[in-house]
Amino acid sequence: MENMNIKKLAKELNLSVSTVSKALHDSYEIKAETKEKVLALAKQLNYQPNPFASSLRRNSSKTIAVVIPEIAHNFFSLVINGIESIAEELKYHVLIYITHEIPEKEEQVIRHLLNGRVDGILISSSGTSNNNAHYHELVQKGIPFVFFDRANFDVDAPRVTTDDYQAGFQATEHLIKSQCKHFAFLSLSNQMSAINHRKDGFLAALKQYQIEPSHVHIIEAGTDETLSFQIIRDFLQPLPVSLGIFSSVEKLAIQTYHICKEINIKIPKQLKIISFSNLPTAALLNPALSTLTQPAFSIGKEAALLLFQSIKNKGKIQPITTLPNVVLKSTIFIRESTKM
Amino acid sequence: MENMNIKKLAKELNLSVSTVSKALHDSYEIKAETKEKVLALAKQLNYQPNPFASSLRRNSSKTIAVVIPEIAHNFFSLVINGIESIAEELKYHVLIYITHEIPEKEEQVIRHLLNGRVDGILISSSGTSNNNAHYHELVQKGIPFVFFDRANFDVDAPRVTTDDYQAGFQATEHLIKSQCKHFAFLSLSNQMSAINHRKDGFLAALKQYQIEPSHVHIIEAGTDETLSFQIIRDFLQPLPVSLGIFSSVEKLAIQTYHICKEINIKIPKQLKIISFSNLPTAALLNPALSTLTQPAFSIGKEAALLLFQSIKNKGKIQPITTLPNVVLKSTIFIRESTKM
DNA sequence: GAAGAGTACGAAAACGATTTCGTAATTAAA
DNA sequence: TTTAATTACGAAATCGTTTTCGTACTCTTC
Repeated sequence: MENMNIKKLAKELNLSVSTVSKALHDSYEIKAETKEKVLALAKQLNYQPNPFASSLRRNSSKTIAVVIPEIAHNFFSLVINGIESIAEELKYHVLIYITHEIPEKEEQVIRHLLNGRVDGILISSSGTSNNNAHYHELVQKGIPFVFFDRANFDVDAPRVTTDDYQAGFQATEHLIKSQCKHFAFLSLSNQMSAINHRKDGFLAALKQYQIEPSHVHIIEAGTDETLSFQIIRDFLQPLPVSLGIFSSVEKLAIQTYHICKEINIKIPKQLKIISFSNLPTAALLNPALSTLTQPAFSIGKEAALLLFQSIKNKGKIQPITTLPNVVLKSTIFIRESTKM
Repeated sequence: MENMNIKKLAKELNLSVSTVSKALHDSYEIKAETKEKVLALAKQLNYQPNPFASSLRRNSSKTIAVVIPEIAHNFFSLVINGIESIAEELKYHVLIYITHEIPEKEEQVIRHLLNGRVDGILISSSGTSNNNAHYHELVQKGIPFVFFDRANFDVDAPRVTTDDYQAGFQATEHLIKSQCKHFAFLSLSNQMSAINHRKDGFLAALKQYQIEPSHVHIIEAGTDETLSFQIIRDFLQPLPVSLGIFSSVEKLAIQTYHICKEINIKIPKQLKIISFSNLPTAALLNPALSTLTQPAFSIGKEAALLLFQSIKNKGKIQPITTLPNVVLKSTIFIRESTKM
């Protein structure tokens, strides 16, 4: 009596396997009385259908994958929370894959998922813009997927992003109005959509306020921790006068704080900084960090909702409609780190 | 030609399905030449075995589950990173389930996983000590699982924890030597193993230094955010003189910081605080937070290693040995928040 | 040159569900 | 009363693998 299965259950009930299966799925073919008996014994014997047999036959896994660059990051953890809240409700399972910002790793994961292990995928891209073959293979295979935050705009897939351009513009305008004279944009790489939109907003604001181009600095710090520390440190020595930093990601802002502490640069006196961030401690930092905060939980929720929608519509003829493209608003929090 | 499968592959090769399967698994029964042909065509046609058919037949899923109370938490994200590093290496997949600190939710997840969806489970318990029936069902079903951080000590399963008692003792001793007169322990609940061990260390230190019992406060703040804010706020008004707080989890320390800011309590002058925490910004807070930091990544790694070991040994006769019980050391960082 | 061992493959069962199809028995319609 | 429809179930195919077993064929060995 190791494991319960539908065959033993049927035997116990003196019914055929097919009848039991139909009863468990509440089929109209089975009369109420029989259904009750089946349900009762199934519960009593603690019967749970084998998920693999079921997936094999039905060709659906009740599982989605989340592919993210990293997880030890407030933004992504919050997004996962949002995703999970929806998946849990729909009784879907959530597989996590971490690419560590390595495009090849992402390709490998995506290619693996072509085997049908999941019904859909949520992706925050680590890919470079010149490589999207793996996304197209997903399209070809008909596996639904949705981009969130970092999208690939050359691929026809739903997207959930934030108003990165506007937020970038707003943050930069704030720095300008705080009397900064030099402006730096801290970036991970120039291959990530969200970050590039932030940069575009940054540059647009500087242009509008006619900031001299020689006062504008784009720092690509990269994803390697040690290296990015060095790059930022080098940039800050010697320190440009009245420097205003707009950090496109939380991690680089934190590094900047560490460096300022180390080489004794006073924030906000000598250097002002504002950053995209979901840090719950932003207001408690020394000094409190001005942030642009994305609605991370909602991003996860919206992306999951879009994904489940396209899973449900799979195979059906789609009305020719524009691709879902949800854009959520970030919130700006002005704190001490950009005080005049 | 929708989907490639082994049958089509076999037909294409003029071989039987079984031969192809054996060739793909590098069986000794198949000669090298045939293997090469098979491998070549499989690669060319981009054949990937259906994971469900495979799991069904082999009765193994190449998947593990991670069951955690919450994810938007530095500690747990880092643990997941550690787990993933091992799983990825062994080509296992990782399912995430979040219980939101609700014991019933945990039971439900665990009971679901009895259906064989995963080969093993890593658990940081949200359960109360008086309810461990679901763990015993796992044992009965023979599904390997490992506890990390928060274990249930009434259940025979491997554990990976930290030296909570010692760390608690050490932290408290530090508060005592920093001239605190009143002492408070911030706890989520009295049902969580790790937290209770920390409390035991706390109490032991106070006893050893003969602190008057009336100067000792145990604050059970609970897991509800709004409620715990209120409980801590109430405790701090009026403020006990020379209060030293030992927070068993990061979240409560952050809340304490927020409250102190709000009602204008000066840290460390009026109140000293040390907390278990994996905050990357601990040193940047105002004031910098003294912490006990757990090796979260290693905890994840070790737990995963233990799990894969017991998955591998499953079914084999075990030598009668003591249960694996890895205890890792936390590191104490003394910073401004406990300065004299 | 007969027996035994080894090599290389194929047929078919098995994993545990779901689903299609067929069919007795009952009920309703003509 | 005959025919048609409905109800309630069962047999068997199916999903795509893996694995057991059987068997030709070649190669040794005495």
